[in-house]
Amino acid sequence: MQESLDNLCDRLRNAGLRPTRQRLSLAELLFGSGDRHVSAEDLHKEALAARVKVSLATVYNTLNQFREAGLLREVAIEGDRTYFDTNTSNHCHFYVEGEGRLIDFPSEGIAVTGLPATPAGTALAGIDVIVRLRPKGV
Amino acid sequence: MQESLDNLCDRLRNAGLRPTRQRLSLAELLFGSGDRHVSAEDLHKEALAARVKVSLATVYNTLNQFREAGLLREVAIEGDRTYFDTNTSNHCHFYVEGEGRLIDFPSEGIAVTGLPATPAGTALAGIDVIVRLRPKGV
DNA sequence: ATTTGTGCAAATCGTTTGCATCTGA
DNA sequence: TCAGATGCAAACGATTTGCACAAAT
Repeated sequence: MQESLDNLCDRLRNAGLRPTRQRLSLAELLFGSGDRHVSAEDLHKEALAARVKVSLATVYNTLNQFREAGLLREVAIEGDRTYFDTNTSNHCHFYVEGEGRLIDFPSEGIAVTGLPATPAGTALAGIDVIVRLRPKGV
Repeated sequence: MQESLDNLCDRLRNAGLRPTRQRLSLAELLFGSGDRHVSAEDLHKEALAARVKVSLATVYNTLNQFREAGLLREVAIEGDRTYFDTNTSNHCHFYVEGEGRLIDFPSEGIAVTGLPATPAGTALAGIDVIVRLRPKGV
């Protein structure tokens, strides 16, 4: 699902964000190669490795702006770091306890049944399924 | 599901934790009245309100010890605070985006189907379902 | 008596913010 | 030109930790 720079430009513009050098570079890293989930620090390291000059603060700001714009979603995982996911639709993660490791898995075929109605005054925004795993033999 | 002090004492002992005044009081608050989920600060305030003398640091330490002992579970929710749940079995939460509000709901009747096999070297520890909600009309 | 827990304050760490400088439209 | 972005460093808030004191076995 490779995206052209022009495409990314439009996506940013549609989100009301100026397509600056930094934002485009980060968007390219994020959306250039399939679904991914990253922490701010991950992305910052990646950007530096790709010779993109960005400060960590800008990475944080950009991730938050992308999230507000609906381009990213925060992953519901406990732990000290915040992870962002480029897949904004409902989906699922394996979470390896003790290691803090997070593994995507495709949500096709997953169904959750028997859910109660949403409380008054709220609308369904999405459903996350976290499959917690324990390393074997520990 | 009221528990006696003796019961709590035994639970702590079985977990390898000395039943100290503070731990017993916190355990009483946590397990004394059905399933609940609290943050460290919540519990600290509650303890103070109940005239239990504990420091916030001890509340943190105690919650972590309880978690390690399997008496509590950390709730998989994004956000700045960590929540602990006295219900250590699989279950579900409503999470109201924007408000950070967390609502338990009973997991009876909930089923998740179509899950892939667990990755090699890991065993299933549990499944969390987070139903994300958006305040209506926002 | 010895080992383990507690309180306090200082240290940590991820994340956010204020402000001066730069850049895209 | 000029609103909006960026970088840096300082600020922040939740959580952890080091150490002297207190309590449990």
